[in-house]
Amino acid sequence: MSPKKPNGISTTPCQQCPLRDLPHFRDFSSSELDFVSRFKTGELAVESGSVILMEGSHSAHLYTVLAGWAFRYKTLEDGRRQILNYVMPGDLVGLQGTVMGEMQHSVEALSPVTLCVFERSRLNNLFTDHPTLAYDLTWIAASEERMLDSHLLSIGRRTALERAAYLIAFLYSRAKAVALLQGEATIPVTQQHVADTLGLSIVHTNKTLRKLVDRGLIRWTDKGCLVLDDAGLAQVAGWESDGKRQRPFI
Amino acid sequence: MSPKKPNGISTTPCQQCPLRDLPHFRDFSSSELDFVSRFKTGELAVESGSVILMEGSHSAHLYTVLAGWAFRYKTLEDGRRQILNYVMPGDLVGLQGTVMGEMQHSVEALSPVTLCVFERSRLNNLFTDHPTLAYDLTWIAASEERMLDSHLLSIGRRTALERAAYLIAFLYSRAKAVALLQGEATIPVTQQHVADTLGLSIVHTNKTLRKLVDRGLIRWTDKGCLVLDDAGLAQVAGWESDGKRQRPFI
DNA sequence: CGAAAAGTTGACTCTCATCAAGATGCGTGG
DNA sequence: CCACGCATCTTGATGAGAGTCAACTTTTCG
Repeated sequence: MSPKKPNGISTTPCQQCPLRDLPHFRDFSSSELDFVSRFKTGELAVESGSVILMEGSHSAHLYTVLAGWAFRYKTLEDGRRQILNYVMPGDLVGLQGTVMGEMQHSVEALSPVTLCVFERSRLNNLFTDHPTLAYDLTWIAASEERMLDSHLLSIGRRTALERAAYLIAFLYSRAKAVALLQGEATIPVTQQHVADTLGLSIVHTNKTLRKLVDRGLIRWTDKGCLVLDDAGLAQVAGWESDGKRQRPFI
Repeated sequence: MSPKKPNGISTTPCQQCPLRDLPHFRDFSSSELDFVSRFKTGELAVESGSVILMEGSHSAHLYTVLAGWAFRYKTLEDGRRQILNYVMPGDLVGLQGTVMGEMQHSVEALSPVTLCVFERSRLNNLFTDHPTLAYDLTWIAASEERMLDSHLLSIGRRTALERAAYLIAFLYSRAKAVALLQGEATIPVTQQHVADTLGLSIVHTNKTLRKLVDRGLIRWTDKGCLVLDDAGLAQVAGWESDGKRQRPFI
């Protein structure tokens, strides 16, 4: 059972964080764990579809995703939307607002999401007292940059079919690493999300996804996308797997 | 005069780094300056067109650009190339290889480039002994991420004309901040570079740039692109300036 | 002087956006 | 329980935007 805080919100103690059991994440020293558990001031639970962070907002907290799916996006004045990346358990959210003052993108939940809330003011302590965690922060930022590089390559230079296959293979691979796709679980996106990620119209996205369905690589259900043949997707996408190194998280 | 090291390469002492005079960069404490100047082990001068870092390489050094233009890019097996971002004085190069083991992109010089070379093994000292510099590293990584977010929005959702205007306005704005565009200096890119940045073919890029030329916003010379009307470009691009906060650099 | 690199332009083709119409499933309120 | 609206997915028709091919000019450089 999760203990209750005075405010009535149940929280998971970092010592019992379920993510730590995953081989995907590196182990913490007890002093690191101790610091993080004091760094964490609470949990935030949001439902599917709610906006976690808003472009232009200042008072951004710093979060780590404990459970659920979300995505980062930007919009132009006339409403055109571009999804930048997807957020999964272990990912940091709001770092930009914390270190650069203002969020330049929004974050929205794709499923019910639980977030660990960190005290922004204590971020300095992290840098002064825990250089290994500070290094992890840099690692995480570099990793996010690597993903964005891949997406840029995809949108800029891949065909629509390659792009779609790449995106789904990417989401599948990441989700599996954090045990988000147990059993018959689907990737919880609509075709509108896919379109806004790939830079295509919904209509064309629909026709492109249909080709992947017809080839038996995926199935589209009312709850999202089910991957049937990840190797086949990877082949269409021209995907190069990037090994299974352990990653840090905070 | 620059002093000569035993190996005969002339180097700029960090204490006299010309970049520090620019209002764009934050001031260092003397202890920070002291550390950085010991962190720096030399300088590397490369000529226009040479590859500074190669995708897949391991033994990446860590560099800061002291002078010149470069760009980061990725390629697919069949040769399709996507330029991810441009690198200017003050920018860090090779962080990815340093913290994540292997470069996932290449870097190529657009002009003669001078780089400060840092000792990778001493990066740990930076984190343990200079938390303010570690914070700067995170800041720089977050800033790079912010630029990539903008480029994704651009490539994914802007029209060809908007994209081209946005790119040039972006380069112009960044270059001015580091005093790279004194006098009649041009942005040293070919239309091939622009095409590979925008995700368009050269032919279509040529026709798109021509429209910007016809509107009197830019001029194309044999040395690159000359900006005539940055406000006009910004308007076509739907550009929102992001203020003039000072940035750190190492 | 010849070759290579960069820019230019027109013709043709194909990808993709837009418009339009319908189908399906779901939640809410009567 | 049904009717209605809403969100999502689907499909076809049409046209605009972007890629490809090809020929030519200009400049650079050995």
